[in-house]
Amino acid sequence: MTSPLRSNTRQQLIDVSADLLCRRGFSGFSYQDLANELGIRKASVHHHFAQKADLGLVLCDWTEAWLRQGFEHFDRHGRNAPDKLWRYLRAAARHTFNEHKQCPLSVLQRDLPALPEAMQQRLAELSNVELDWVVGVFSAGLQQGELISPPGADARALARLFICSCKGALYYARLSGSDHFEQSMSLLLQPWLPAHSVTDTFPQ
Amino acid sequence: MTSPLRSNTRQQLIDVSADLLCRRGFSGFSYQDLANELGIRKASVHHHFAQKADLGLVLCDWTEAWLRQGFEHFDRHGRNAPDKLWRYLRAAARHTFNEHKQCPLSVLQRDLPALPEAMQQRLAELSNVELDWVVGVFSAGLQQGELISPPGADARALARLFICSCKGALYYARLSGSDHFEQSMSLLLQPWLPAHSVTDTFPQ
DNA sequence: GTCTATAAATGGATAGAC
DNA sequence: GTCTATCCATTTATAGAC
Repeated sequence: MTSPLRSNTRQQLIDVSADLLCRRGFSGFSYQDLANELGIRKASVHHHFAQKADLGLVLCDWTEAWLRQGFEHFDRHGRNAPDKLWRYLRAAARHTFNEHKQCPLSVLQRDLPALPEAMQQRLAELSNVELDWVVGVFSAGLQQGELISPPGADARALARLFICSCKGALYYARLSGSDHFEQSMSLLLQPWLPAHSVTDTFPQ
Repeated sequence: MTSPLRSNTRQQLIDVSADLLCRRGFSGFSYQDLANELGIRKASVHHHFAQKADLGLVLCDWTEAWLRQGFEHFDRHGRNAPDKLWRYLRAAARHTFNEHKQCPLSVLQRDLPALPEAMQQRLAELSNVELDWVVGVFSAGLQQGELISPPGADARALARLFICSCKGALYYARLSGSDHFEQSMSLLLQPWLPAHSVTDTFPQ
């Protein structure tokens, strides 16, 4: 019968495919890869996820949980807005340079045009989960005076630049190295930090 | 006999595949696509480029020429450093939003891990062509006082942040729209521009 | 240079037995 | 839930005729 955990194999398939998603992208792994990893046959993978798009939607859910868990962690431990942003950046750097993975959301965003329609729609929601969190951090930070805004810019515009620069720097770092990532992000944030708190290093 | 132009078909293959590269990436088109486009057969494509990696290397050459041509144009028409950077950004925006293409270099950098070894090495050289030009613009601009540097930053660091933020913003714009690209880039450059020249719009 | 024909591999997917 | 067997489509690539 169907176990209350919806079977161990199903969960293992999600875990393995989430890992491969972060390493190779959604079209970068096949049912054959999953089958090999678990020591079963392709047909058995189809039993759990009839179409690859079905698996893809579950991976979107997995990604949303992964994101929310990270943001909760940064909120709980970050002392102020800049600290929360540094934690976000350090987590991204660790994930990329130590574990040789990419953020699953960035991977899905990168593969966007090649994804099944249903996943593309889901991805728009996921992107907003990330954007909303960063906007919230900037809003609070500006209000508290922990961040300063250039003339004419609002929290949402700052958040968007922060996010896309971070993603761009991470993928450019595959060419130019991890210390350049830290340097770029410090340089990006510097104009928005109060003068007394500016450091030219990547806070650990 | 082999014509002095190395045959018209060969050149057409390069043109078509360069276009497809910018739209779909290197693994996003097949020899079948090229054959269909030219009204010939797959085997005839193989006659001109035995392996796809052979075509890939020629596309790297094409990309280098495309880059250098753009940079020469910006150098010839740009009045000063900020103007050259704006021209670079406007060209990228036009290419992306009007022609629905991506910069071939960015595409290759994005596909990096999936590329044949020989292309990966060539790509490192190509990336430096771009970086060196942007570094040159920043160096000259800082020296002329057309750009101002935050404490502790040099031309190379500024150039790297500029490049990767631009690439990140372009790919994020598929989700958030083209006006956000302009806003993000204005916001990025603002702290480096002398106070009198700051505009909060994307100069046309 | 171009063609037909074919190979060899891979990826997604289904039918039906156990 | 897992298996074998099979199908269909695609992609890269080669042999050899014209």
